[in-house]
Amino acid sequence: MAGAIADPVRREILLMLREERLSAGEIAERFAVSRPAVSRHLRVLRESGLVHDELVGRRRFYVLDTGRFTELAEWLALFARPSGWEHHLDALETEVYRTRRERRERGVADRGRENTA
Amino acid sequence: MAGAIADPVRREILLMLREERLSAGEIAERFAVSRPAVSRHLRVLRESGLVHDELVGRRRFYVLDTGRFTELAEWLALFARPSGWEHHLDALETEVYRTRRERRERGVADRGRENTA
DNA sequence: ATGAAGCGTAACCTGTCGGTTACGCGTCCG
DNA sequence: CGGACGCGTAACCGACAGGTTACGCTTCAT
Repeated sequence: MAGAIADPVRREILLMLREERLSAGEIAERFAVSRPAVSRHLRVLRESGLVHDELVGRRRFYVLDTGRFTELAEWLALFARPSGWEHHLDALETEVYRTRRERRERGVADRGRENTA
Repeated sequence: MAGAIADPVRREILLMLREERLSAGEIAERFAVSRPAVSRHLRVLRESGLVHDELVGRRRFYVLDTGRFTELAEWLALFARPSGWEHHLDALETEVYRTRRERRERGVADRGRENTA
């Protein structure tokens, strides 16, 4: 996963997906590089679990998966000093889990196969 | 900096340096790879500001620089939800700055000699 | 049914990365 | 002194990452 975040294009994609889910094309047109290149970046993000995709008709939307960020936070916490922020990062973790649960509840309904574009 | 953290050997080195400062040799002997290889990993870490070196006689000690971790934390905070942990990461930042100030006071003595070929 | 739209994949090329060995330079010790 | 020690750098090399173009498969629209 660390490798996935190392690339500036992929980091930018992750930032874009904070706001809303975006289709592969919508993402690609915001970069100077070719669409296939972006497509592969998306694959890397997908395989590292940082995003997942939702197929809608002939379009493929990408959605941020906040869960994996927890690991980064945990690693970061290893560098905390005793008096420091480990505690806060615990709270962070809890928050992320909550997020995940909420998403699940909000609808497994639209997990694939939506209709009409 | 993101690239510096992408490599597993470098991440391991950073973990090792949490406890205490270590000389290049001490670090190298804990890895299977050759000493020059480790030496270059150390250079990458140095140039990305994650560690700095302290020359003592013919030995070169490496020390963790916690300051740069703040950036990672800040980036991570960009993915926080409104209700979430941004607040906690602010606290984290404060903590890191304190660490930096302490180190500065403890001694800037041998800040020298970095990148001269 | 047919053409266009939206995406992923394959094949290919190039630059960068991580590893290795050989070497050079400053430092400690007898 | 002179040799051993500690460490960085240079030169070289195989592996891989990321970019490009060409292409194929679905899905929508007419």
